[in-house]
Amino acid sequence: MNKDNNDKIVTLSKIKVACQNCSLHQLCLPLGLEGDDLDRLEAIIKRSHPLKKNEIAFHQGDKFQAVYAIRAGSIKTYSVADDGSEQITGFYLPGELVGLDAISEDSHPCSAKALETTSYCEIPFSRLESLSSELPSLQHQLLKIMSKEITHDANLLMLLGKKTADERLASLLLSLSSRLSNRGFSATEFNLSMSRNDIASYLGLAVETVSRLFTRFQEQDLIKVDGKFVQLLSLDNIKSMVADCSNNKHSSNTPNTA
Amino acid sequence: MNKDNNDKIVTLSKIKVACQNCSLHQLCLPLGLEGDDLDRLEAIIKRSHPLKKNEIAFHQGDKFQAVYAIRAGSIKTYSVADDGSEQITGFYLPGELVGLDAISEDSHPCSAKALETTSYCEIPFSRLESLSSELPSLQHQLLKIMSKEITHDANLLMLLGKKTADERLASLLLSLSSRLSNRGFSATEFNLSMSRNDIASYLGLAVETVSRLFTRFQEQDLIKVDGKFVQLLSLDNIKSMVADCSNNKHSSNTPNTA
DNA sequence: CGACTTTTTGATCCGATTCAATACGCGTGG
DNA sequence: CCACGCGTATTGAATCGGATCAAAAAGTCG
Repeated sequence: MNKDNNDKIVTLSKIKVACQNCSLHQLCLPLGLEGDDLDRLEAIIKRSHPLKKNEIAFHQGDKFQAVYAIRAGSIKTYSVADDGSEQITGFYLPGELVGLDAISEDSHPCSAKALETTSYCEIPFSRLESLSSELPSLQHQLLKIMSKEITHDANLLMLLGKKTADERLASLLLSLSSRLSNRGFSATEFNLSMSRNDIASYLGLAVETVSRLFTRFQEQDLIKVDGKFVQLLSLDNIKSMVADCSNNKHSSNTPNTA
Repeated sequence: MNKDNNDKIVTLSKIKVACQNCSLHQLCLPLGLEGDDLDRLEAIIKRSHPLKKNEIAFHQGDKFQAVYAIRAGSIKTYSVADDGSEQITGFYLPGELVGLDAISEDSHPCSAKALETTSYCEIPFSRLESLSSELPSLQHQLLKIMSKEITHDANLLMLLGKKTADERLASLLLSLSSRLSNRGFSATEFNLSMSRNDIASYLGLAVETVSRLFTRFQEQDLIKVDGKFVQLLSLDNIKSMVADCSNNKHSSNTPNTA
């Protein structure tokens, strides 16, 4: 377990400083781990070559081997229907973990493709799992990340279920903004690494609608767009669009709150 | 940790046979656990009084203490917006685990209310977590359940994002059908414990639309409805409604699959 | 039985899709 | 360097699905 994958795994001495020096180390898995524990986590991580744009990290249906922590760049996950159309299921940014949805079936329910040049850490799941048994804080962190993904999905559900096109795009922009700013990037200007088509698929809208929305948001001085580069001119106004969302479009349910 | 909650926990001798005799025991958490391990899991579980219809298991915002395994009945989870309207986030059936989304924030992001008389097991999370560290198969099972929830949400996302009203209702019916049949109930006829309003909220539709759909499905001989009781007359036809879903409404994305 | 809630049915309206066409961006090769 | 072609993005006009408004019908429960 040392010699046979020397070509893929960096040697231990090199690894030693990797996670600790990684700008993500407090955002990524190791949160709460220290010294020795961190070393042990690092020891199981493979650092592969960066993916170039449009390269695939894993395919839908692939056996589940590892989860992927993004260090730089971004990835989209999508599943392909019988007819060949892609349904985007998520965008993943630096510091985020891709592939956790594969645990239940032991195979990936979606494919993951790089939206730009993307470097990542590959974490063999079986080892992560056994290490988690030994390190309660790691186990907790893992459960927490998964739980967060559930919450995130639930929010998105709400979003797609009953929000207008405006609210959907606003939500996406805010989500990207807050996730990027958590990682130390600007909260108000960034590049959209995904295409309009990807955004449309993700938000459950037609491409034309997305395009019109960008235009209109700009007219309303909410944002400034130049191709893939966007600036959020008024975070507050954008937030208020989303906040006002659930305000009566769908009548209240069973108001008999016991 | 024995005396102080004697009132809530049944005594050990009574517990002893509970999970093992429970019809859910292979569907619920203990999957893969045996003998001694199962005893240890059972020992941490509280069996509370059944909830009556409209009673609450936990409120949105409550500190996260436990997850809830449904033994009989059903529960809906929902979050309430500022304006007081309920957004249904899920329906939970026997054998399913409610509350896992609370891990990340350490508080419940939604409330859980009984849709009918519902009995359940309350599993203190901190103990479940520490027990998981000791029992790798339990840890795996837990991760698996969470992963499944992520996958489920992702599917639903797809559903709400871009499916027609027909497809949404068909999906819900099929989901209920397969989940119920997994638990040994009929796959083709069952009672909807939730109101049309709940269904509408969950599916992101107006109540009127849901009502019309039931009517139309019946006209098309897909189902037979009598109030809350439904019979699925042709599972195949209903399935085909959903299968044909992604067939071109939204154009394919970035077809350059590297 | 009568008040109230839930469900159904009907008519109208609006947002988002669809269809269609044009403009932009970008890499390739002449 | 510019012309060409192809994918991506934008813009316009017409259509349609589902929401909304309104009201009747069917359950539910004290």
